Amino acid sequence: MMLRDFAKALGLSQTTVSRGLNDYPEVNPATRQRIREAAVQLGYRPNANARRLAMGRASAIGIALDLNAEVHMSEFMYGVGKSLADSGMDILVSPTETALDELTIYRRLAASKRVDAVILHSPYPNDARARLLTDIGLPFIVHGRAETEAPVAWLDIDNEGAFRRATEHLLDLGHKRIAMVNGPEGRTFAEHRNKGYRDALIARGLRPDPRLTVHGRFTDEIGFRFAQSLLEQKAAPTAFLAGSMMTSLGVFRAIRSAGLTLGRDVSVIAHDDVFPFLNADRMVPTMSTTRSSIRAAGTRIAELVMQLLAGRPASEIHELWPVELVLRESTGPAPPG
Amino acid sequence: MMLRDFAKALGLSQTTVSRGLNDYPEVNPATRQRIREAAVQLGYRPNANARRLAMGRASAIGIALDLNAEVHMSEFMYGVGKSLADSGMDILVSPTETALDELTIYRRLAASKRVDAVILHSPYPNDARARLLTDIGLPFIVHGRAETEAPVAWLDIDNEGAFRRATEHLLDLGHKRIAMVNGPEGRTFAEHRNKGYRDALIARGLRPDPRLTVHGRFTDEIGFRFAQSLLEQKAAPTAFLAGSMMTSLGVFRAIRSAGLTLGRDVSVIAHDDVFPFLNADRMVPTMSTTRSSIRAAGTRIAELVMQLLAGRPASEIHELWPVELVLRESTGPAPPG
DNA sequence: TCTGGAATTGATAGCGCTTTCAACAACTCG
DNA sequence: CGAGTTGTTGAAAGCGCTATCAATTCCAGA
Repeated sequence: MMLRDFAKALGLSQTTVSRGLNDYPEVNPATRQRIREAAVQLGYRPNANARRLAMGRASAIGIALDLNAEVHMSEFMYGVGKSLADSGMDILVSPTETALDELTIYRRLAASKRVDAVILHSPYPNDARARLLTDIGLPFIVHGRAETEAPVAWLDIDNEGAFRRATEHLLDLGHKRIAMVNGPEGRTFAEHRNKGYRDALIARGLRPDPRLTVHGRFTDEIGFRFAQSLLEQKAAPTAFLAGSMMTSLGVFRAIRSAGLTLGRDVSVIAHDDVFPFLNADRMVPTMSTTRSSIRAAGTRIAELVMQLLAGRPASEIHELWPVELVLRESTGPAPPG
Repeated sequence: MMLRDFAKALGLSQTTVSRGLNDYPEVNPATRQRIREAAVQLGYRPNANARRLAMGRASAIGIALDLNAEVHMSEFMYGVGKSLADSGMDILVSPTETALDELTIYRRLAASKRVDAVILHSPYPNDARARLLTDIGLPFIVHGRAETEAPVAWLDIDNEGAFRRATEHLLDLGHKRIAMVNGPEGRTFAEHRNKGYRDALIARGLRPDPRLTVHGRFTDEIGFRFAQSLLEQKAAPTAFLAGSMMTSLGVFRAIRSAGLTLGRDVSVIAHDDVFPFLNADRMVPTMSTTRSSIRAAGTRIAELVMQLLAGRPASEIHELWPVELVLRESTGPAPPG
């Protein structure tokens, strides 16, 4: 069933039917009603590709699926999809391994007009991908923050504030040696977290010890190894900040396997992106976290993309989301001594 | 730059250029060469939507992103994408919460011709989605197995064999009470695992104890709670099978928090889909697993989809992958007593 | 009763490709 | 040397929509 048949069945011209389905104001309300109902009745849906060609729009947004951030990406995409579903926009996913890959992908997507916009993730402060997208004129929005010449649309969470507060809280509890399992080095969000952490220490007259910080991917393993190596030293840290729930699980294990008790001998605050499969609130002991739903971010970013495509200037699209500090059982006063 | 301009720049007709780029045999090799080079040079790429309309193909395959299996899906999609990237096929992702959602999504995708085929995940033995897809004639391939009237293309791993062997191995080690944290009830793969587990027990004259099995989503939490409740009982199990690495982490924690030692007091074998962020081989102690890369499955399924679309009958597309049993430190002889 | 304008609806020309069908040049063979 | 091939290229007709511009109907106002 295509437009021609459908229009014929209704005794109307293709033009009127098309207008009826696309909310053109000039069509008679009664006619529109009739068209709407018939479409449902007969199961007519316009051919998406014909539509895209005629309108010169791809009706799709692109997301690069980074191998290094998969867990986060699927939850994020879920959020994006939820808000895009009704607008007829599709989500097009391309896998990447390296940032270089990603440049090629964006070039391809742009040249063949497969997407109207893309969402850029885990940017670097000076991001080559952002520069490319600006150059080739493919609209995009950054999940995170990048500093570019041209104005860029972005949505980010307050990583710096979150880690500053988390650090301050641990300091308030009397902890002096606080370690941090940060994310991949160089990414803006990791740098922001670093800053929050360091600033909090310095504000209390403590000098950040580089040996207490490690950068890396968000894996269980990295948390375990780092925590284990620190805990067996003389001046072991009494508290840890973890960049993700995954790394916190590793820290968790290291604490246990050192015969220590989480929340008493050692405190941990992890950043929680709110994954359905890893619930900080239901762990034992429950985990203190800095919390911000990555899915909610996806949902909002999808809305912002639509605004961007509707003509809202990128320079106006900036959102910095506050991050909650949720205190649970994994944090407690520093042990005496 | 579009075909018209590009052809003009080359002094050729659009026809010849199109043929040159699409591997038509009748075009002169020298001409093709020239076209190819110029395309790279001038950065010409055909408009994907015009192409799709003209060819009557969507050049995309659809994947429903199930909220309940996100972690697995992203890794799987990565595999799919890797093998689809060169063929010009896109991956279109739609989020779903329920199987009902999914039916609506497939109807939409089919009616508006957005995808040429879809990949169906975690099927039930008698799957409504598979029936719908057959009815509306949208080609699909099942990741897992569904029993339908019409022949269906599928790729599955040998869940039954994997869990049978894992159970047998634990029995060989002297374990008598073996618990299992299975996946969501009703799904084919969970049933297959159940069968493998039960058959192995029965073959040794042991009666499966329903209290030693739990079904549920693959979360850390479910593993922890179930293992914890069992371990504090009198006749506690001395071994666990876990349906995923996520649940095994929970079991892991429960064992530790009960003051027991993994691999000595209690053995664990987990199913490992080979996630980059959770490496069985680098855990401490290292984890014995039934292993099968879900990413590799994605890559292969993408190839099979292409074959299906090329006309290979669905009835011929069946692949059952063996699953490795990898023994590491988390398994050991049953403790005496 | 006639007219100008508002309210609706249609006919048709693209959107940028692919693909038939036709055309032409270059050979082969009797 | 002419007819039949083979090899290579073009012209033009869609693909199924949207959007421009023209046509029609219906009324209010003169």
